[in-house]
Amino acid sequence: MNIPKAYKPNKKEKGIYKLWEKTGHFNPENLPDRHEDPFTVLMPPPNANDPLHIGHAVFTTLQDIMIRYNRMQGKKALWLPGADHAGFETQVVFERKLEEKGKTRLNMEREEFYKQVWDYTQENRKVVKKQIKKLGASCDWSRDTFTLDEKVVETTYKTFKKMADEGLIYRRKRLVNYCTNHETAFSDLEVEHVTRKTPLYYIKYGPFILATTRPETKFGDTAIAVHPEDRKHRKYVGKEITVKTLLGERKIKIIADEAVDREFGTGAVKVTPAHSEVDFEIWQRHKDEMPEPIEVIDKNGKMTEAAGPYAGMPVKKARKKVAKDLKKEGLLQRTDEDYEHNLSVCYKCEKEIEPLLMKQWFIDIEPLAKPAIKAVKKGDVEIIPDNYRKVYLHWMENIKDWNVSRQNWWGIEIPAWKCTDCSTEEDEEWIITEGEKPEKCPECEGNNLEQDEDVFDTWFSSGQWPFATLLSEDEPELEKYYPTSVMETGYDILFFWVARMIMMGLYKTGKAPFETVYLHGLVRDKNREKMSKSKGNVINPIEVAERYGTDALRMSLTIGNMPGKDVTISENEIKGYRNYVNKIWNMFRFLMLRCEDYDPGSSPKLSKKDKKLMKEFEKKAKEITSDIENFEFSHAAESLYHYSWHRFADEIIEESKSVLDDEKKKKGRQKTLITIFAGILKLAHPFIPFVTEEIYQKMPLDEKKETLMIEEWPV
RNA sequence: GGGCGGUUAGCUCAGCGGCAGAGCAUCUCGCUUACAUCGAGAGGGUCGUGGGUUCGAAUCCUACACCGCCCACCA
Repeated sequence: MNIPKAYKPNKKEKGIYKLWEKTGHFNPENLPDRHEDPFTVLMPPPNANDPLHIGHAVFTTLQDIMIRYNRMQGKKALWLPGADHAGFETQVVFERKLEEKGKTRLNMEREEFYKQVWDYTQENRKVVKKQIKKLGASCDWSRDTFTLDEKVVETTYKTFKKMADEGLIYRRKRLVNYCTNHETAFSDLEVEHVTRKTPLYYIKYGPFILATTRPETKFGDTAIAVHPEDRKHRKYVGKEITVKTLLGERKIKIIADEAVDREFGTGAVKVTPAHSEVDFEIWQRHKDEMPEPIEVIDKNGKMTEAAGPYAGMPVKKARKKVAKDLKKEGLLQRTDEDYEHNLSVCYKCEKEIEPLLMKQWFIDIEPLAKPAIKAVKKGDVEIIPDNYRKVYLHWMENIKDWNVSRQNWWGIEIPAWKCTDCSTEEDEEWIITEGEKPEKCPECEGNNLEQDEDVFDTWFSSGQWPFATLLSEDEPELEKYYPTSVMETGYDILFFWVARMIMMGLYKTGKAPFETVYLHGLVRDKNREKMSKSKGNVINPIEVAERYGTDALRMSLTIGNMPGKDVTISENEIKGYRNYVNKIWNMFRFLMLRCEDYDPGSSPKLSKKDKKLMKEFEKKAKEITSDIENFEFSHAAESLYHYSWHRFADEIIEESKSVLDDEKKKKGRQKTLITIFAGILKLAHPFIPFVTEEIYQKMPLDEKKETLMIEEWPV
């Protein structure tokens, strides 16, 4: 056998992946009989709007380790891949591309836009699929699912309908987080809080001085609020006073509410229910004392007619102008220029979120959250690392109703139709279906029905991924593979995705969608900095895999990667693991050179020393196995690395050189070395599948399977 | 404002009651017929700070400092 001195991963990997695919063993149904109990992992579907980044390589590696390990352990291992249409995210990416071409969505028909984005995502899917293969993922491509596949969309409709029927869906005018730049509402999760310096204005309101950062909203003030126990202001509570404003004199009532901080400003605040979350809640509590909210800002971020002469002005401009005019009128007492406060901004563009009163679809979330809390508390769902349990529970226990409608074009349309015959502004008549257009309005029999233009929050449908992909009620797949075994994903989407999947899985199937949640961290560079294109510190996983081999990349993403913690990676490190892979290759080379006369079927007598070496290996194998079972992949890989290199190669092989020269002891030692090395290959296969498979195919072994991939785990 | 995590060798991190560890980097020597993508060896740490528990603390408790993250309706 002519074995080259250096292993060239790039020449081999494609062929090895093809071999695996050819055997059909990625599909658990095609595995040999010994594979019985299912082990299921759903791949978090990568967004179909961009090629993979290093973060995708992290989860591909970890999940493939679990899948390959469990497959070798005799499980019916199913790893179901997919791609995410990623609603809003993709729309933003695509619109940016349009912009580069000097185009905009606003000059396009919605249908045409949708079609173009569809084509765009399908092209990207191909790229992503190729890349996932490059990373060695042993997933079942026959089940590859797109989040806009019929079964997913249908499931989404059905769930929404079920929720509506059970009274969990409501459409109401409520204060929502609105981004005037992206022209859509968001859930609370898509809002980020940043600390920024803004001027704090002290405005005179009759006898009061009110501190505010947003003087432009004063036209929407419907009350002045003070703390109920504030002696200073007590005499005014419940009274109506006449104050001078920029729009002339007006009457305003003073109310008392606990939410007011007595220490802030002068202890009295203006209440603007249409444009502030706290104020909206105050209004909810004092509805009979206060007039209806006055909206002074519109969806374009401009002042409304209610703002009198300021109408049409963008918010920021209006703010300055109002402040200036207040000063002119002597209504501004003073200004703190450097006031620091927390601002809500759009997570995508960082523009200030405008709280606006809008009619949106909400889910009454508490009935869903309660079982989801119980499932984790009871241990039906285990979260790794453990400390994220608390994080999850805290969020779940303080959860708020979920706004699931988005004013986007790319996504699953909400299956709700409004009857324009019998709907009024206050009282709308909506018909929710499982996707089909209703024939007529059940209320007035009219057939002028208009579908809601909004689409679902993408997380509403992806929250149903576990049962939507394995669906459905009429297919046995769900029975067999649901609940899934492990949900492996980043801690950054614990609330967005994991929490929603638990809630919706329990709601729809009565069972939590997975037994274990394993959370990995973000990938950072050597200086612990987040990777970003603008910083130029991005490591492209595919490029690196081509240069140093996928196995090397996978090792570097495994060792040092602890659950819940960010992982650092550098090219130098990858190079180090490239060396390791080559080292494994050369162990193989050595064995082949020194065991040319080895007969795999023979059972020579083993010396005491040989037996000791075998025992030592078994002990190591047990340790590594238990590490994997405990989700300690870093430990497992490190310990394997250390044993195979510094024990097996540096000591055992070195010591064996003289033994192999001894005709009497030779046969036994050959058997020992080859047996241990075959064991190392098996243990290493989940981590570095390519090189181990390549060697396995060439190894002279007594009993050999079609591939190492379906070999039996050594312990 | 609430919560979580971290602080151990130059760097990245293990260890979490019993002699301070790994990888990478550095230095010295060696192209020995598996591998120079290698081998043999070396240097390098008051384990953030103060107090406590203990026969014994990097490890447990407590206070503090600094760094990072998450959540939150201080206008």
